[in-house]
Amino acid sequence: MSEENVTTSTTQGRDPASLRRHNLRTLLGHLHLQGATSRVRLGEITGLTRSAIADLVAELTERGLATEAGPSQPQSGRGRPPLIVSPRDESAYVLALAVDVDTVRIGRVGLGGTLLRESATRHAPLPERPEEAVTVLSRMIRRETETAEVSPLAMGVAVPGLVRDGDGVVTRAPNLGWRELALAERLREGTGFAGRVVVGNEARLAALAEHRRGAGRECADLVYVSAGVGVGGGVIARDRLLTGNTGYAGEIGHMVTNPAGRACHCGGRGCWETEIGTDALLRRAGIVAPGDRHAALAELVSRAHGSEPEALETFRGMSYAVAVGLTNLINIFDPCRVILGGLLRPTLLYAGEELRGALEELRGLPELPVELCPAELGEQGPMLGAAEAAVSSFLAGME
Amino acid sequence: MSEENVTTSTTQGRDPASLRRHNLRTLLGHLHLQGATSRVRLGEITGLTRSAIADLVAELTERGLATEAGPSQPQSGRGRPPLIVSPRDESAYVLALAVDVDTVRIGRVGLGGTLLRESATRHAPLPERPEEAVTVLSRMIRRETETAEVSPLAMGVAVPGLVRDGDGVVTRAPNLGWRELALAERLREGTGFAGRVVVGNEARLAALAEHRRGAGRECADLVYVSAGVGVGGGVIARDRLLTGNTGYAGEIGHMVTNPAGRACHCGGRGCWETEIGTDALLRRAGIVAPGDRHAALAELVSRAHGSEPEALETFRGMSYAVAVGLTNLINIFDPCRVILGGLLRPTLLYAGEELRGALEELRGLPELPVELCPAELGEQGPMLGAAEAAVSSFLAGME
DNA sequence: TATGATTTGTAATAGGTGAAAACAAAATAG
DNA sequence: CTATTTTGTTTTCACCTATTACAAATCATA
Repeated sequence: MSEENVTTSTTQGRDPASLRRHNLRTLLGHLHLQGATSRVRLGEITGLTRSAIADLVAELTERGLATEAGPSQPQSGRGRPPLIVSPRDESAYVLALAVDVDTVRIGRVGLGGTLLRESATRHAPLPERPEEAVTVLSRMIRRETETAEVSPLAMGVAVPGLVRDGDGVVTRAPNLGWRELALAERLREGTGFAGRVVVGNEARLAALAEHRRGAGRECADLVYVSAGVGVGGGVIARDRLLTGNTGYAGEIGHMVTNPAGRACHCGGRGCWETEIGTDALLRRAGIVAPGDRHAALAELVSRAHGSEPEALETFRGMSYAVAVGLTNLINIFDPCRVILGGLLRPTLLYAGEELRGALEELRGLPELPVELCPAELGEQGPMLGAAEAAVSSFLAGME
Repeated sequence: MSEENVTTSTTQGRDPASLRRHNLRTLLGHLHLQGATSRVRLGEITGLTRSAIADLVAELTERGLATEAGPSQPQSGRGRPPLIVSPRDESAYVLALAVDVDTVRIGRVGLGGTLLRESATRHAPLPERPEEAVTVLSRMIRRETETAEVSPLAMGVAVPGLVRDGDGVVTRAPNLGWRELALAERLREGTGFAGRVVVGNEARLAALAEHRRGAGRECADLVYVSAGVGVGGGVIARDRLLTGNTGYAGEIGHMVTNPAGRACHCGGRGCWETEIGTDALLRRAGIVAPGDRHAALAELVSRAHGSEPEALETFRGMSYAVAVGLTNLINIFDPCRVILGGLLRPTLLYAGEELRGALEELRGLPELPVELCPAELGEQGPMLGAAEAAVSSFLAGME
């Protein structure tokens, strides 16, 4: 169908000036995603001539967003060695946060996606009152930016909860006890940061990160699913994160896969989350009321890693329930890849055969080969995704 | 999150020439979707100046794609009356086909979306052999184009089956007996038509049509679901039709909503289709082996329309199963509207209360108000969608 | 009826953007 | 050392839209 946008976004390009902005964005976006590239190669990719590239790259270097390295090291062809354009790291970076109940990750990620440093990870729970939590976060951010010479291009924050798209309001984050918290705005106030602040759901952002830097590279349509206590996910369609009307798209944990199943805390019954979440897994393992879910889980995984039959059987037992939900997602989205994170990573690794078998049994459209891949970024996913979202936001607003 | 595309599509605009093409497309796209618009208004929308608009509109009129009407009829303000730019109908149109087992709709749809004429509707089944069917279709198209003075801008075809995106190959259409049929290519050969030929799944195209011309106007994110013998659908995200990796996205009929349910012809079990399709409804009505499903269904609907308790009860009985699937779709996509077509239209009309009640019970996120709407375009949906896809394709390829 | 205000269309000029072409530079191959 | 290849630079040019000034067409008001 190849159904292109009819009302092509008005802001894209209409006058010569915005044309140039567009080309600058394209160039910098490419550098960010693909890394160092020769000028000529940039020309081939964008369709611009060498002279145009030279001019645009000059502006990028002048602004401190890119550098041109002399002929790098080896040499393949025989002509004049090219100038290599690279995104700048140290001086052009974004600040990324991943907030969770007992951990806050904060890091600087440079253009190009390199994690410059992941500094403070707290292991004390955040204050319960949202205002205090915001104060703590703001302080962490200020401490991080003080040590840097230049301020970040933008900021990204990953949150375990529902985030409204556009204004960065956290509608609800049960684990943190937040409701209707205008996080982006509060952080801007608390830190005095003038650039863009982007807030997003952690699973959606992890999906974005896997797409750009992890198991989903070179794959325009993918589904990312991560199971933990809850089940979250994100969908990339045509290289873009699906947000839905209000930014809540991707709440796949509450997809009903078994109407005869258990009651879910959301009020529903038989949500996927109740079938494949941490509790479901521990139940299968015979652990009904664990003292420390996290530890019990870690032990289960390590036992499976040691090939203990019982542990393996636990994961195998869950594969069918996982496959039911995946079948739905595959039928709905037709992705070229499904990336499994959290609990589903060990499930894929230790019960991959059963999982694939169940999928084949359930799926009605075997013509579509879908790859199942384990997530690559692990616990860093949400933070790296926040960084990616921040970079995108910066690019979109680039003058 | 507002995560914009990082590598902005290269083809968008890089040099002055493509900039102009882009502006022409924007203008014509607006005219197509919004209808007649004054020059000044066009300027406000696109951000272009009056002189630029004048120049661009002149090119559009010269090419026969738009007309400028003198001051229309009334007059509101007090300044000089504006020139109104309108998309041309008669001379700028696309050809749209909707192929089905026993009916082929063919029509001309002008720019602006007006159905100029819906000429031939056959009621004899298409030949079983694909090649013969293609021949029949080609003949119908030629007959339609012969009578016209100018040839269409593009062609669109809706098909009840899986269509691969990009090349217009029908991967499989069980009802028609087609497999791996390069329909777009065959029709181009069979008719000698030089423009673009777009082929798409009927439900996806109906979704597109509802989005642009029906119950989904002004709604950037919507889900369209249509139940018949099978259950099809389409999703619009950010004003664009979701296609997935190969164009199969939207196969929501085979979403498993009841793992303990009936076997589906697709090989799975408990697919939504087996729960809410025609057969399921007739089963509920106590009609197990109908002689004519179509007639039995029509009667059921008309009895419900006449408020016969039994018929109403039949639709009410189905509402829960419908709600289960809708809940999933809503959680996954966060649409602002869900449009119900086919069987689901009467279900909404005659059992709306039960349906909404079940949704409220099942959904875990009552914060999100989602509208349920009946489809507006009815049986014409697929054909009108094919026309819209054809127009989009033409615009995308406009020189 | 005449005049000014308001809105819209038109024409001429200007500024900015990337393309094209010619040339210079830096490497390799022989 | 020369020819070839590849890349960077410079200049010229074509194109697109903005800007500006002005003309046309209507309404409001005196």
